[in-house]
Amino acid sequence: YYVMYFRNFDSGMYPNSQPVRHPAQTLSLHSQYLPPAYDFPGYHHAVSGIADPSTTTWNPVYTPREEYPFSFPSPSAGQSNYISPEYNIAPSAAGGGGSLTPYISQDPFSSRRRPPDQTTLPPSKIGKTRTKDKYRVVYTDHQRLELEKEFQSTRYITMRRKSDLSMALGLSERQVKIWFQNRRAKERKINRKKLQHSQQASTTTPTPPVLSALTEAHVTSSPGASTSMLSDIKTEEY
DNA sequence: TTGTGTTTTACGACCTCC
DNA sequence: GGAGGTCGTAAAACACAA
Repeated sequence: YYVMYFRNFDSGMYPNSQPVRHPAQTLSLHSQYLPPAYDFPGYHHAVSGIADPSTTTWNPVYTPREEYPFSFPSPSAGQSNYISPEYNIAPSAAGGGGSLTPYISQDPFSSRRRPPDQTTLPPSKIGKTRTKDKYRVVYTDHQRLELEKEFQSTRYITMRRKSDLSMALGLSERQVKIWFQNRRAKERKINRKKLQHSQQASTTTPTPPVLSALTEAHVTSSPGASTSMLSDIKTEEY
């Protein structure tokens, strides 16, 4: 676990305590949604902080980027967005989530996630611990559905659409961008598996099903796609 | 209930392009 | 130099068998 902690501490990841899925995230688009502040890549820059040995919390000073203009009303009047685990009762997205049921973070440092021992940290890591935050949030079914729809229309989202989508779904543009990156990676992984399967099948059957598997890789190229991306697409396509 | 495998967010490193 | 791409990976969330 510490490996990941180190990585994130370096950049001051998750300076604030955040719920896994904020209640508002489960609301429909028609409701007033205030995106959570968890996705605050201000930690990419201007991050500094001091560890409080008594609480092992991380008190960062950070500056949000423009890309993350959202704020989220803290339940404790600007102290922390963390809410105790007993409220973490909503169903997960994969488990039939998307309801209006409040879903609030469990204590990230309970049992599984503990702050590293400051005394065992390398000098560069001392003083950098994560506080009561979440490693990641779970998107609502609606958010996933809309992202998936967009992905089916184009593999590479335009800046305009990214902006629109982030506004509509209450996600940051960075989250939308990363979601598309991960989604493409997932598709490549699936296609690789298909290819492997078909290649295995071709060694046992006279007909070469490789092409059929590859043609299933429907790829929409993007104007912004780099050469490497195009080559990647090519290998998927043929 | 618990152990285990898979999927989903999110990131860092590195690369290309403009 | 910045934006955005892939790749590899961590860890939370989830699914499901035992």
